[in-house]
Amino acid sequence: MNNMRANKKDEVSGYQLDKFQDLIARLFQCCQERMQYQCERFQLPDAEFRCLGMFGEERYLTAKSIAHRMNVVKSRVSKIIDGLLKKGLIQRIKDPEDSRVHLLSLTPQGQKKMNEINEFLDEVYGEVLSRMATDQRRAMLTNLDILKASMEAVKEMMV
Amino acid sequence: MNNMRANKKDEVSGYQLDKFQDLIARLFQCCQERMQYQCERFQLPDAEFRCLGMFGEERYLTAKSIAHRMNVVKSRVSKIIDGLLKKGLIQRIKDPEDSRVHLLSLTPQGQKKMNEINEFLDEVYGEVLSRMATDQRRAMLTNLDILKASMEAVKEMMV
DNA sequence: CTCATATTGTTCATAGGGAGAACTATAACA
DNA sequence: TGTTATAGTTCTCCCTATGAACAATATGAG
Repeated sequence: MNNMRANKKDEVSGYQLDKFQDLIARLFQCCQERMQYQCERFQLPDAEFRCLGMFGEERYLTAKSIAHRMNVVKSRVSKIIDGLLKKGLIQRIKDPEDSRVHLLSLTPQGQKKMNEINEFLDEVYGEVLSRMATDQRRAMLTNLDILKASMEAVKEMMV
Repeated sequence: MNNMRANKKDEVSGYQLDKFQDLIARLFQCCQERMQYQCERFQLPDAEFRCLGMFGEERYLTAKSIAHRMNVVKSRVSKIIDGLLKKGLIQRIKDPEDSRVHLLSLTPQGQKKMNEINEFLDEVYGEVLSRMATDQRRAMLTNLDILKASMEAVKEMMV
């Protein structure tokens, strides 16, 4: 009797659903506001900011690879790169093996800016985490990981 | 010896910090992609979509109140409302008590669209939650709530 | 070697997102 | 009856993003 729907997934209460939607919306809001704050603080438009951040992972990037990583079209990347070049944060050299491609890398000034940014990010995220007790923090991260997995799985369904 | 820094908050390991930053970035990404998917699916620009959603909470809205809720300047709201009016999703009447203000409300068509949207949202969020066991889900929501509180507290510091 | 094809990147047109200033119309108060 | 405040609209400007057309270089087939 009790498990007439036992073959279905565990049931989600309406309360949980509402609560969850609200939580996600608020977290999303926080992230967006932090982005905006960052952009103002470091005097960079959002796209240039995100682009700059990718040079931490690899020394040289090309327009094509940036387009791929940022999930935007190449013409968009042209403009972003323009902005960063004009600000003196990245530099461009020709690829010696293929003169169609430009290799992009941080200038010393860009490197310095990235260090400042990373310092700021560590500070902000660290502050968030430090507001929880050690055990709490560990539990939260574990649960967040589970949530991430679940959301990414559902994301795949929405194409 | 061990607690030389006992007066400081519990320490956050570098590993936790990296992990956390990555998790947040990915969750944020998921939310953004879902937004984009929604907009395409319901044939609405993002801003109009978000605006429409606010009519669930109150029957009548004004440009001013929308500007406040959406955290956007009133000229922007004018354009958003224009779009929704043109699509026949909302309607406008003069406030009988103050002829400067326009009262905005959903048309039947707009109501129908909102129902579809809410159905979709419940489905998506429900799917995410249903991928966890009941206990897991409860724990995750609790932890998410704690995270939200922490992030909102830190947000206040960034003004 | 040369011509067709593919790839990298730029420019331009178009459209949405958002801020701010100038302006209109209506209220409200002195 | 004038100020002064408030609600909206319009205009200009900038950022984000796409797609199409176009340049220059690479590459592979004949």
